[in-house]
Amino acid sequence: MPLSVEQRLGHLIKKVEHELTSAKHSALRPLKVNVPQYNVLLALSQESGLSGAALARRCMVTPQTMSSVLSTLEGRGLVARAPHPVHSHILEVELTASGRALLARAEEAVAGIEEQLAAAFTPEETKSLLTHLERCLTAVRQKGEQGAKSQG
Amino acid sequence: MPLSVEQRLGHLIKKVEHELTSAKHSALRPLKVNVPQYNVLLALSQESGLSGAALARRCMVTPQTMSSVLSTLEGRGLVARAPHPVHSHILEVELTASGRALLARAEEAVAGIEEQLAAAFTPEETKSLLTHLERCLTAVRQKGEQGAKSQG
DNA sequence: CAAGATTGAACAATCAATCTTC
DNA sequence: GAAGATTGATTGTTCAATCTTG
Repeated sequence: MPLSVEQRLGHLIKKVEHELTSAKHSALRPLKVNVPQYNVLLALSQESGLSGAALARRCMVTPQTMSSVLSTLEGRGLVARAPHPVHSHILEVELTASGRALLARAEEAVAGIEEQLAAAFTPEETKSLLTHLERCLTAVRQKGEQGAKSQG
Repeated sequence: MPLSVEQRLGHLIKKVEHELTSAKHSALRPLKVNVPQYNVLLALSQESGLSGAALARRCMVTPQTMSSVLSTLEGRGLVARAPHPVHSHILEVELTASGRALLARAEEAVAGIEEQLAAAFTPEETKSLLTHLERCLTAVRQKGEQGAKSQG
């Protein structure tokens, strides 16, 4: 039995994601950070002061998982948490100096992977790939909403 | 700080994979099978008699995880394991009648997601997307081999 | 009551290590 | 020794539930 188009598409997407994450995992190992931790540091460098819930959504993990990841990072002094000035039950997370320093080393370790991937495509091809992946997202989300309806 | 092309690409791939898996997870929940279990049943329907190690590689999990998944499936009577006729320490896994029946129901549950995804692209676009994803794989793998060298 | 944070129990996945077969 | 299967310990993730704030 041959694979259907979607099976092949879904399997390929999963495979790429898996290999990409594995490669990053190996590159980050010497720095004693795992991929979720790196993702958090990277997200905070792009937008500081995010809440745990916001980080969870951005990094595609549950709020509980993010809480655990943040505790680890805070314990290592890589991030700091402070109450939001208005909504005091929201904890804003920021990189510390050590966090920024470690992130710099981590980005250096991961840079090779990113470059290799970017170099595999012309700008036009990159644009095409991004557009198509966005469309995958839209398609799956529409389906997800349909499924959510019938559950209540 | 804006996202680099690769960050955007990697993040998007992860997001698609995540939403696709989530959608399947929801669709399969009523049947009491999770996505890894479904993947195993599907792989066995495409090629029967695979070993646990082969299934692990195909489903992108560790052999230990696959061993655990297979124990669960065997306990539910969905697969059966028998020693390879020549290499007796290799256990060949096959679908049982119940396994085939459950897989049929599972594929029905997941069909909508696959159709929605396939319908989002023309045949030419699908071909382009598949080609580009294959190239991602090649690029990341080449990088992975470089990294493996320096470790020994 | 909605949104965020966090705890503890249950589950899943991995690493390390062992055992077997060829 | 290489490849496969499996166990036990550890870690990571999730679910369920609770608490807090606006």
